Amino acid sequence: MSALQPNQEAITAWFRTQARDLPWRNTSPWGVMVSEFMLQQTPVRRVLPRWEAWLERWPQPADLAQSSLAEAIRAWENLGYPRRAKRLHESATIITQTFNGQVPNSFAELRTLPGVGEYTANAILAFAFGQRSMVMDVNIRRLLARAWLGQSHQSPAISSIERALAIELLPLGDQDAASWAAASMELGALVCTAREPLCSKCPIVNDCNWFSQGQPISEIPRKSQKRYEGSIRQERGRILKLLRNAEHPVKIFDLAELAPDHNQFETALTQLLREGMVHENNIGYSLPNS
DNA sequence: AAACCGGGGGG
DNA sequence: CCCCCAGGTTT
Repeated sequence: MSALQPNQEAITAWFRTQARDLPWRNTSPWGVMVSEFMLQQTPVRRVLPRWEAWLERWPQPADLAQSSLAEAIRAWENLGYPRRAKRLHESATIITQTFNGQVPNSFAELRTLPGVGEYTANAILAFAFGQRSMVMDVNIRRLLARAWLGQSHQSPAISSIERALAIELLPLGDQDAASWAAASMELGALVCTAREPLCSKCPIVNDCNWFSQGQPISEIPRKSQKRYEGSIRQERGRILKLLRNAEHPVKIFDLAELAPDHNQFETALTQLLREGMVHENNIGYSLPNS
């Protein structure tokens, strides 16, 4: 049995008529960068209003760099993973101080920014600068695994086979490659969804190796899902106790003493900000080693 | 490469 | 309760 070869042109043609009108598809490099930070592990629908507000308030990296971290965390609202707000704020500062206020347009420079990994760097290159780059998000992985490889699930890490396939499918021209990234991602997000894919609406249903084999279900790799609510409650208690017992208004939280675990501290602090139990004038805090 | 991190919403 | 979301960082 020879494997089917899904038609990439059918996907880009589908994209031209069915793509969502997302605001970060026609914006500045900074707008793209903000969207990519917000979209890390967060659905498009929930990002949209916060992205609009963020770009209106901080149209350029230097604008965000001039605001406090506390304001950035507050504007993040309930997007989740508040560490991303901190990383975005730090990145804006680095861009302002080191890159003349402009989002860098090379992979190596982008990777120096906190919160920019392989995916985000390539996504910024493709979507902000129209460069040919291998963009592999969860949607594209799923589409390639199903349609090209006939597999229902992927291993936790990107395999060499997936990587080679993604590179092989990348069109040669810069703009064509960037368009392919957007189109394949959109098809994965709207049609080739994780649960209940809409195969009847798929432009490559007849070329899909997974569909043609009857959508076989392979073993699902389970990711550990540990919970740390208890630790977060503990951090909340420490923060509130410090505020309550302070003889003077607390201006600096020294994380080195207050919070051995930065992530849980940030989570707890974000909760308290949202609940109005901590006010931004009181939360300038310093970080050790960063 | 594998382990760790651990927000929020939908089904 | 389990699963998913346009991942990143650390070891």
